[in-house]
Amino acid sequence: MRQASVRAHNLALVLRQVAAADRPPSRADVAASTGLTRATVSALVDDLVGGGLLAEVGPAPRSGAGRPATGLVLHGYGPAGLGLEINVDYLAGCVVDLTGTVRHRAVLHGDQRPLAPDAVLAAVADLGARLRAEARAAGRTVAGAALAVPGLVSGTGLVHRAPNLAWHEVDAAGVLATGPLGDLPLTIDNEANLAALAELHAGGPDSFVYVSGEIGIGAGIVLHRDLFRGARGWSGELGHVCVRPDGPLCRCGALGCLEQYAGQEALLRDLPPGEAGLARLRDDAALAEGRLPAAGRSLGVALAGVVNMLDVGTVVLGGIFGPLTPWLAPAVEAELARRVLTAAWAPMTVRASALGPAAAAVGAAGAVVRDILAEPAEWVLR
Amino acid sequence: MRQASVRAHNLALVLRQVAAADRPPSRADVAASTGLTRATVSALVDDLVGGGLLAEVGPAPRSGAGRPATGLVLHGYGPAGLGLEINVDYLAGCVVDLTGTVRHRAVLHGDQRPLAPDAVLAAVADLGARLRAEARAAGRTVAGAALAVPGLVSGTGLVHRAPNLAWHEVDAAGVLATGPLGDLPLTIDNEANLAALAELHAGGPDSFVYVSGEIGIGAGIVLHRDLFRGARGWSGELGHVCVRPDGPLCRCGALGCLEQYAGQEALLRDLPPGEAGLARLRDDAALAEGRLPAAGRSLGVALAGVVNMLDVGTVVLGGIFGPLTPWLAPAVEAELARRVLTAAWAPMTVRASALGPAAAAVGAAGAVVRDILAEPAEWVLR
DNA sequence: GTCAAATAATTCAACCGCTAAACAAATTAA
DNA sequence: TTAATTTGTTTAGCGGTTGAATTATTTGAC
Repeated sequence: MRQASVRAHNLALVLRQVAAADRPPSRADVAASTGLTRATVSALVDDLVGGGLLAEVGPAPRSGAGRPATGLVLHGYGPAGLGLEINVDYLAGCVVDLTGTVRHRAVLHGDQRPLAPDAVLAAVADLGARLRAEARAAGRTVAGAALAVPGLVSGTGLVHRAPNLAWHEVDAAGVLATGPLGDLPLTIDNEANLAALAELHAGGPDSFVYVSGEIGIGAGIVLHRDLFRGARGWSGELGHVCVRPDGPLCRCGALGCLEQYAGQEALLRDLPPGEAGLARLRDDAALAEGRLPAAGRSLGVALAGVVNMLDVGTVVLGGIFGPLTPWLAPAVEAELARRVLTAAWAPMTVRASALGPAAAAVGAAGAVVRDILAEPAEWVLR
Repeated sequence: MRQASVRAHNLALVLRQVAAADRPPSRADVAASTGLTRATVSALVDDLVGGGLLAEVGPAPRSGAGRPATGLVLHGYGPAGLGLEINVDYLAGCVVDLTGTVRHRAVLHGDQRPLAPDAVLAAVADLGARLRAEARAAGRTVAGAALAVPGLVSGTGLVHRAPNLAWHEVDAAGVLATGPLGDLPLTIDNEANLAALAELHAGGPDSFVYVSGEIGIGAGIVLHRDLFRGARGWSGELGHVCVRPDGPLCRCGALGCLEQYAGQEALLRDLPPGEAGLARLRDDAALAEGRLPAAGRSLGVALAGVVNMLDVGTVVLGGIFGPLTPWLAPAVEAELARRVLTAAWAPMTVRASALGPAAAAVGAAGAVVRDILAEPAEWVLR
């Protein structure tokens, strides 16, 4: 470790303090809260302002004597993040600035399953390029992009499997590198992981499991404000946790997977598929009361196992589960209360996601800017 | 972050390099492998030798020209760690030096369930004090202690529950602070967690789930050579993961917990309890073949859920499961292969623990010395 | 209206830790 | 015996933080 890493660390520390403050802090405030001296903080802030990550704002009216402070805020026109999402029945994208505010967004509805992977990737790249142009026109520079995919992704941007898109070993990063976004640094991640990050940044608790109900069921796990990826990066396959060892055969080849009890197809059996069926379920109380509690119990059984192993105190229901939470949550909570060993003294919370549709796109864009905020040295000392 | 943390970081870095090397490295070797200069390494090594963490050994015979190097090794007579274990039918303890070698050990067999918690704690403290005296007589100073308990422990040393000991909110740290070990820094942890650490230090893979079969079933999760504790520190309750939602009633109040299918009581139904019954199971092939595969399948169902969520590639069977692995592993492997979504391209390994009995005591002692090695600055710059 | 007190931010000498290069020490090979 | 080689130490210099002094700007009291 060199001294330069001290600088890098402290740049990130100062930036974090400014981002976390509820009102624009002064250099002196930051010095007090970090333990660094005001001299050091001043030098660090100079670098961050020079690098376009922080901006100074007029002094907040303050009581008492003394020279008024100059407030520090994240720069609204600094580098921005582009988030993209490919899902079964829509494409989505958005641009987020350093403060986490969504500045531009777009959604393209339409079933992606009939299209070849390359065509879908070209369409989402086109969507991203349009949003990037919008951002540039508004004075913001997109510094990187992240893509959410409903499947298993390796760190190199290879989509091993996206079962519900019928994708198999698709080199998404390679395809996008040749398109209009080819010049941007790009990461590709699982849709549930990025939606969980969106939930975190939208004010979620420090640790939770985000359950993403789309065609399949995925989970994004956040522990201590950090995305948990497991040993090899393929964590969170909640939909294929076993609920009954001798249950119905799942598409994955196993018996009694959760997806067979609480997946979209199971919930909408004998109903029209997609949004139409979900609307029926939301609006017809008797119908919802008839089938959702059973799905909730299965969800609860699977989640209880997860919580017994991971010890996470909050479950967030997202995707199609979000609007159905009133019917699902009581059953989930009941199973958790009965089956989680620590439930007696560490109670569990089940709630609906705070996010609307295309949560993963927002999470993806947020992940880009969070990466810049976490390692400002690379951006500032370029 | 201050400059002193650079020093602390580099002290640990040098120490890690020496510990990881397969033969005593020279200062120049360490400089080459860390990227630090020889001058810096020399200064750091001087501190570490002065602090009693490193020792110089005679030069290894080497071919080629040049001044012979002085080899560096972890100091065999530096600070040592005391590990203690309370289990249902024995107490155990050991002293481990910085190199990880077990120098002294002791086991006291006997059912602890009839005794009050204070009596058990007094007995284990007594055992620890004897081992500490032995270590001192041999020229080693015990620098800290760790205690393994088969239950849920909070960071402050409070044992919330140890169901198989019938303990409930026992302030183990408080009791031990008044005994003969009261002057030692003490940590208390779950038995499966510490056994998993022992497995890791004994050469286990970087990421694995250690399944601890004792009276109950616990799990210690190691990810990237680090113990995974979950959100609040109570991870790994594998025994209460649900295998069948409508299965038999468990002691915990839930239905169909794994412990009902693969716990010691289930395995030894109609057999003598304890070691006698286990010996029967090991020696009577027909008996083992008759009931262990079914237990293995249940274990496999529960572990498949864990692996789908955590994405861990190796399962290590420990405790009573260790010697029974030949009968259990095939069933576990079959369920994992069928139920783990990534099994097709990321194959799973199931193996027996490399450790004998009282693994948790060894892991506890190892954890103490690993803590010293991980933060040598606190020890050296005292 | 002036001055003292208070708070914010900058400047500067000192210190700490690492680097690079020169140097000293100890061995092998010619 | 000497040159080559490698190890380890010494020394000057540099980056980064600290702490104290200094400058800047406001409020409040007389």
